[in-house]
Amino acid sequence: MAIERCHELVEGDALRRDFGWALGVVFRAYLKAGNEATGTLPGGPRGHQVLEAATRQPPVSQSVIAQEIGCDRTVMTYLLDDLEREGLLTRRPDPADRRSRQVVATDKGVERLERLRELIMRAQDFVLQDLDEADRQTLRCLMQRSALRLDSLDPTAPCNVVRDIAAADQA
Amino acid sequence: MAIERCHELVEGDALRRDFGWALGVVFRAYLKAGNEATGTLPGGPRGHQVLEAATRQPPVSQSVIAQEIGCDRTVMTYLLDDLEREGLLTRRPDPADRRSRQVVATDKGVERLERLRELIMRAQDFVLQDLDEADRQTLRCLMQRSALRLDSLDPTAPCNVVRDIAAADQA
DNA sequence: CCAACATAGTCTGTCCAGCAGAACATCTGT
DNA sequence: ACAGATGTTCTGCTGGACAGACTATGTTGG
Repeated sequence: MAIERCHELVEGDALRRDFGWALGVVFRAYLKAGNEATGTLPGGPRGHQVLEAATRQPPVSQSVIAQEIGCDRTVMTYLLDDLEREGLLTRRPDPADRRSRQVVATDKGVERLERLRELIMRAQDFVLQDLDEADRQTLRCLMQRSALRLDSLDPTAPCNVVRDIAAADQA
Repeated sequence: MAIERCHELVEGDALRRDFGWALGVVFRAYLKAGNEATGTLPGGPRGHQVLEAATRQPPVSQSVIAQEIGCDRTVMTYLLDDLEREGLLTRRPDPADRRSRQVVATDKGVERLERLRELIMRAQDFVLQDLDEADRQTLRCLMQRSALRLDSLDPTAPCNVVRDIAAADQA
């Protein structure tokens, strides 16, 4: 029960103190555990996220889902093909804009999703296995806040991380 | 100054409450900002991590670096080719095991690394822009703890996330 | 109304990276 | 000495990101 939060990085060398390194390790572990957890689901953890998006009301279009889960629209085409072939969701024309297709989970998809959530939860617990429940909650919340903020930014705009420093980066 | 920690996810739909979703959004934002920040560095943020690993004492082998930063050993081959061609590091045979090559940063590589750290820091601040400094520290620390734990696991072993539930996953 | 432009989805091709497998050099244990 | 394990490199294969083209449809300005 580590009630007090830890606020500094102590262990390890320069690499292990890098936030980007930690992010990569945790992300890859999530992909690995998520792929185990989702089993035969087309797209693995990504397929799960599509299925979550397909339960939204009102229904959302393919391009909205692609943007939300951060994948390319050309990949979304065949990912939805696979999920539709399994009968987990359907594409139907948006009555208000016939260019667009609404992605809607079928009953079978919703049922599968309920079982998937349990399995995905286990994958996430695997990733956060070194934290107690309070720390997991804190981490989940801080990550969600960061993600919500980033999600609201224009995905086509540059991050402008370099700015004035860029000029000094000649070598 | 959000002194009190937040412990529950409140905003958004099912997708936005998913930890895997948040992880993906933050990771992709880090890659995007990191690629901007590292500019012409071969491998982008990944090249930076290799360079960090190349400053370790005692020197480490290619396969150790590949395992630490989570990339394939075959990719490491040409990634090191690129970094070596830029004169940022060298490969030299390990005197204790001539199969193995020690990866060592050159003076030029160390100098480049010092400028890179500043830029990478900015990329990380971009990713965590919605958090104040205390929350960033907390998040960095919790991620590092999770990553250190995952890093110590056998990378070839399955996560065993499914176990008994697997049998019930027929559909 | 119509022409110009924008947008949603699909398809093609390219590039990068993960993965499997093989080849080769070298090390280790018997 | 010999068999097996390990480190590096190379060759295919595959999945996904990205750019570009194309079609169908929607939107806007003349």
